[in-house]
Amino acid sequence: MSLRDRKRARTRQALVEAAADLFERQGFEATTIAEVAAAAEIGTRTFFSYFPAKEELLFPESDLRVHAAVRAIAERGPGDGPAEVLLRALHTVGEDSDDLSGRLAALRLRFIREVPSVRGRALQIQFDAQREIARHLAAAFPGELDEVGAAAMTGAFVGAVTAALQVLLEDVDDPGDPAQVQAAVEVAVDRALKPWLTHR
Amino acid sequence: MSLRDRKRARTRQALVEAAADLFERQGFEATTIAEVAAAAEIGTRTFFSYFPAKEELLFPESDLRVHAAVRAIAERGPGDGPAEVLLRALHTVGEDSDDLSGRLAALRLRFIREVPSVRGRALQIQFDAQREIARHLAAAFPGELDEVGAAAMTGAFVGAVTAALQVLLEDVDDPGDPAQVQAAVEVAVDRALKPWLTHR
DNA sequence: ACGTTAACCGCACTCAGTGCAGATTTGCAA
DNA sequence: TTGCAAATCTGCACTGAGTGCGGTTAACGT
Repeated sequence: MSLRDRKRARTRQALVEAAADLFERQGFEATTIAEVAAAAEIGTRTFFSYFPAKEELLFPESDLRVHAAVRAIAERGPGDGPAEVLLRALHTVGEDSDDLSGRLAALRLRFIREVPSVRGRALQIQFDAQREIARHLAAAFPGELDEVGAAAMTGAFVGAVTAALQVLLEDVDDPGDPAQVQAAVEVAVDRALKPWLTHR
Repeated sequence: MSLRDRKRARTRQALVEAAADLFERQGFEATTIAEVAAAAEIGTRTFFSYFPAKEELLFPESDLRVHAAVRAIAERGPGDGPAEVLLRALHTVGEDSDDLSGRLAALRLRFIREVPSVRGRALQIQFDAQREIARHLAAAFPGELDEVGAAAMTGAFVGAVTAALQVLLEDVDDPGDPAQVQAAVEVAVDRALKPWLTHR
């Protein structure tokens, strides 16, 4: 890894951290890109060579989780069916916990509820991730699943969990509390996937 | 309905039609709000008292379809279970065919694929609609389904169909052809919901 | 006919995001 | 070490979305 790359990664990280600070303090819309750039000590114009839009500051490394899911599919056991593999793959998605990613996750959740453009971006990322996972799932079960079947199955799983989670999060009093959120996720997965687990 | 309201409705319609023309000719991003407003003979500033954002021009009356689905739930037969009701409700969603709504639907599909902000908005609208439908479904089966269960079920249906449809539409050569799109929708519904129909 | 209310619309403004061009830094090879 | 090419940084000028304000016009109820 060259000096250039390391420096670039450091600046990128600085941008995310600076943004997290400012977003926590002022909210998303009230924070301008110029402020974030200034806090990370780069020019406003340069910001756009790191992130294409303000929303992306809330979703750095969103592909990491997709990769984890893809890896989980690749490492399936010989006796696993599509549903089991998919279930384990989606389980890996909800797992990371730096300090920063914890803060970011809380902010993300907050702004997904408050700011339409953030919600839109989040849904798009989820949708794309879903598609990618379905592609690999289809590839992993060539005889059993085609592209359409894999997509439908993945969409059903993700759609069920997401919708259940949305309802559960409406009743959480403090969305900043990781424990409550974590609990809601588990309940959502459990409730959403019960039909598959009991009936097959 | 007062004169005021009629005039307002006419202006709104004129905006949608003007936008459809311009979007068809120039694309979404290359068309400015000022152009749309001028074509509908209102001031640029006034546009924003009809639509809060440019994307909304592609989704006028998005609540009509939700209402249709809600009505379908309300008009369920005595022997229907949640899955049947939901299935019929979702079926009503894909049904309308003015001249204008046909043109608009084609444009919508095109820009959902081309323009990120439009895709984001579309997903948001779908998500909200889904939530609303789930609410009514839960209310229709008080003993059988709670809010979370209804949301999960609706999310699974909609997620499965949407994901399948996405894959099918990737292979359509002319997305402007209503017949091909219609066919893809039917295949998507069929393939996505097969698990429910066969196993229960 | 008249006062009230809502719609219209121009003006000035903020901010996101882009294109361009010049300066600076880094990587690599002679 | 030196020199050159490529990538990066950054200011400047610009477009376009969207908002707040204030004055004007048009429709409504009485």
